[in-house]
Amino acid sequence: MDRRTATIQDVARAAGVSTATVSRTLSNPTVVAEATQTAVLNAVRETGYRVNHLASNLRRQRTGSIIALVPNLANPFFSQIMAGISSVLTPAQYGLLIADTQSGPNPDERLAHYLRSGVADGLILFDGALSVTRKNYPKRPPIIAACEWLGADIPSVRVDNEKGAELAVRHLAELGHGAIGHVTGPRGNVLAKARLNGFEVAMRCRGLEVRQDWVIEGDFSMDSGALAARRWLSSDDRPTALFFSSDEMAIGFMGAVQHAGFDVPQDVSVVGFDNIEVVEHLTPTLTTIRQPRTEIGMRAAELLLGMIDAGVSDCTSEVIAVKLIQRGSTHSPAKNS
Amino acid sequence: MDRRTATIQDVARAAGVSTATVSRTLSNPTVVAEATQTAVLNAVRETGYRVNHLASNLRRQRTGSIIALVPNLANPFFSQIMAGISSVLTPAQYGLLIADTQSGPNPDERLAHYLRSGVADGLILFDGALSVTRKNYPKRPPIIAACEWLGADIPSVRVDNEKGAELAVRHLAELGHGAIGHVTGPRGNVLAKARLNGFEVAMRCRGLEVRQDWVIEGDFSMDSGALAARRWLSSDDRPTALFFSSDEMAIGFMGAVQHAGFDVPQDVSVVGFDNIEVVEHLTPTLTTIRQPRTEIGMRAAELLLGMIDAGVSDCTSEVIAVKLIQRGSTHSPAKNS
DNA sequence: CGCGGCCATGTAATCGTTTGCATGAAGGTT
DNA sequence: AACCTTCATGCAAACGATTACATGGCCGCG
Repeated sequence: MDRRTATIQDVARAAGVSTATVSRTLSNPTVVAEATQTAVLNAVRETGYRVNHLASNLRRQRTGSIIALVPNLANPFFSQIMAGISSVLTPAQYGLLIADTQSGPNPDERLAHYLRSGVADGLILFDGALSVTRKNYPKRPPIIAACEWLGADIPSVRVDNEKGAELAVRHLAELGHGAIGHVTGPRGNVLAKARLNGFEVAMRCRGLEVRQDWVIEGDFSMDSGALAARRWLSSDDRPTALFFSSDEMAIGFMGAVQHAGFDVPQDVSVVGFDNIEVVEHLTPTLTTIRQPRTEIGMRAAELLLGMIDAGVSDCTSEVIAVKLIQRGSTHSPAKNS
Repeated sequence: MDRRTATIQDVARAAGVSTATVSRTLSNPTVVAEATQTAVLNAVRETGYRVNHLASNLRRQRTGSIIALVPNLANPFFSQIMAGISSVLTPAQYGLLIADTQSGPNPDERLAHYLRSGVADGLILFDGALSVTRKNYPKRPPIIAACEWLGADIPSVRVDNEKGAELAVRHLAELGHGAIGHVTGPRGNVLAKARLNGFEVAMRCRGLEVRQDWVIEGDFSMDSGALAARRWLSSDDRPTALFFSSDEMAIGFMGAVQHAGFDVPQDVSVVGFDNIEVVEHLTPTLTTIRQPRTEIGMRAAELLLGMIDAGVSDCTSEVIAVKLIQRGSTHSPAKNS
């Protein structure tokens, strides 16, 4: 009798009631008499019964899990967001499935698969490159876009990227910089666009020139920051300050110019974006725009659960505030001369 | 008729066959006649049918997913391992569930829950602090311990930690260092123990003294590396080289001593452990022991799938080789004087 | 021609829950 | 006393797939 795991039938038999009563005791105790409840609970204990989520979910027409689609799982940027998501999902009895959209051959195909396969009750999307519109999937499960949003069609949680860029420019301008460059994220990425846009607007607001040769395309990675450094090093008409669309690029840049014998912030001021953990242990520490990643994850999960509970597939988007954290990588350009 | 998602019944009706034939066409095509197959496949296309994994798994008495228990999801160390796991699981049609063991109140309780609830077909365990033995859960699903293994009872995938420590000591000794310290991981952590042990053995092999006041307890985090730096700075009898049980601690240490005006490797040589991506963009770049994290994840997933397929709950453990990557943070102590 | 075997397919039981509906007892109202 | 509520519980039909077993047609061989 101990061969297999106990089913609700075993419990019913042990308690001398029907399976319906057992089920009710477990999921909606108010409707069953107190004496019966204790009998059932004792039987549950005796048999070591655990509900079979598969069967339960099949009957209830849900899956009990949320899937997060991440462009690149190896990117540590997401791990903290995942932690935020998990901290909301776990108490709500939802499982967290994760999938890498870039690992397979066709990301859009993968997304479509997840949307239609009904493998999850909801979806958190981190990859702005994918295309989801209401039209494509009229009866899709609730989706929320986190970080990289996809236009008005999909509700999203994101930080105020334009504002972040503006804070960076303001900070550098206040230090006295006029020759400010920008290293962007990958072309087509919405975050990158928003930050670039914020950068340009903020520059013009202050009457500063946006020089196209000082706007360098990167891809958020450290290596692309190092690449930008090579370009900076080989030029003889250099900006005195650079704003990077990610901390990782800023790190790559600083490393490369330092290895080439230059000093930050003596020779060039650097502002990053994200405030990843490592930046305060660098030399110099990195001035950056803080993105509260745990909070982003938590809010995304909360909004998604809200939609699932309400049975809707839409909700109002949310914009989370950013702030500038001043550290050692920025300095007045006066010292540069 | 488009109200709900199509079921196997709808396909059967459309193709003029029974559900059994549809099921067979999809999962075991060899047994069904070619003409019937094409009819079924057409019907599948017409109806837009997708198999309901819940129902399928319920019937087949499996869940189709693997759960990874991670001590702290926010730790980027794991994200690359997750990517490795995912790259193996996805083609094998398994989902990857992740759960944070530290976020809840009682980690051991959580583990027990996952083991018994049958929510996954297998489990990858990253938290060496949890206690799983065959006795506790005689009929548990296959488990594999990754990185932090749990004694002989559980099969594991891990790197050769002792060897890594030995490589670090050898490298420093060959540079001429005799006064070598070590910053460990958290007390009780098996990785930390193995590396400490490897460190001590390697030191003694070379006739070098292991000074207890030069063995500092850390917890793998950057902050604890910075803490170790404070201790190093306040002493006047300092080791000329330090081996850290994680790159993060090494980074925290380097940052703190640099901020205090010291130079690495001029004043102290530093060796880390892990080879996380950022270390080659630091100034100086960090000499470290490489752990192939994607590979660890992949092997763990492969071994687990192997056990599941074979229906066993045991397999031979695997030890993955490490190697030392020499960079700029280590130098002969001759220059120190 | 009859029989055995093979092949393709259908029938129906099964996986373990949840839940709409029916039932019957108890108690209250007229 | 007849009737209506209310309450606790049981019955049995789903949920949507898989698969052991049964069936019937066809072919080949003696």
